[in-house]
Amino acid sequence: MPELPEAETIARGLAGVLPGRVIRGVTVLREDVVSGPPLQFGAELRGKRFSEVGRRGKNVVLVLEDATRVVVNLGMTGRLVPGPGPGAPPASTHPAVLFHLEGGGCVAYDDVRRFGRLRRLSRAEWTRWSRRLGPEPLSRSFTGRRMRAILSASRSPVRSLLLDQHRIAGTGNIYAVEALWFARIHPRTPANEIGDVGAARLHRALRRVLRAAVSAGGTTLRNYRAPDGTEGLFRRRLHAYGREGRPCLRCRTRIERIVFGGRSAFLCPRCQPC
DNA sequence: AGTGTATCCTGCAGGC
DNA sequence: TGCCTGCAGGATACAC
Repeated sequence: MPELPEAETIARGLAGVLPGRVIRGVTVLREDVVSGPPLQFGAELRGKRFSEVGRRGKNVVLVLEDATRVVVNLGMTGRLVPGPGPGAPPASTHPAVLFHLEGGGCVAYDDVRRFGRLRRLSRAEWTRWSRRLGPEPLSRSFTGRRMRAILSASRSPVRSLLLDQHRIAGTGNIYAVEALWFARIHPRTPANEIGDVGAARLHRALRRVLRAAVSAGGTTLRNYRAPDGTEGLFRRRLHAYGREGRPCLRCRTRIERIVFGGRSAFLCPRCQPC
């Protein structure tokens, strides 16, 4: 998906638009992107007012005044695009759900591949749902010690561990690959063999990469756009992801692509030995 | 516990 | 131009 930096950018964009607005009605154009009966989804939201917009891991969280939430998992191609008219905003190419707002305008959930999911959660459901996710890597409480503890508890390849939202929330393939390049750790390294020094490097690298990507407004490879339509600029700053065959920016060795866990990883065989 | 595979979808790029 | 294959930011279920 959209990973943490993209979800953060979307949440920030909507935070300037949605709070205070009331949902006049909901149109579910693609039933497979909402969890539960589509009519019920709309009925439960009608007449409610947005209070804030946040993020948890890779999910955009629309908070309503009664403390219920719409949790938006963007899948691979999900977007949230605000627009003026009563129909889908012009920026929306594959509208799946429309939130019509009182006083005019709407917000569209748009998703080409429809891997995304929207779910409405009560306060209690939200608490339970959020507890199942791992810690926020950019939070103050995510310390080097915490990272070390998470790594030492698993012998799965570190790239797989970084993608597991139940252990650390928000990291996807791009930023996992980038962080491992900065930390000079091979993506296949068993997590519990990384050691204290490596764990400290990875902790710093992950936070550094995620922070920089948030500042750049995320990474646009194809579909991703901020709510205002702008592209994320972090693509230009990628050091390993998608750079197969091109020179390592540290040592000029050719970047390699390997596949495991069903997904590509990119690494410098010299900087990131097995 | 971990890993590999398939599945949900559409679009795009590259090879022929 | 068209057809085919492979690939894609994610998550889950299943068998082994």
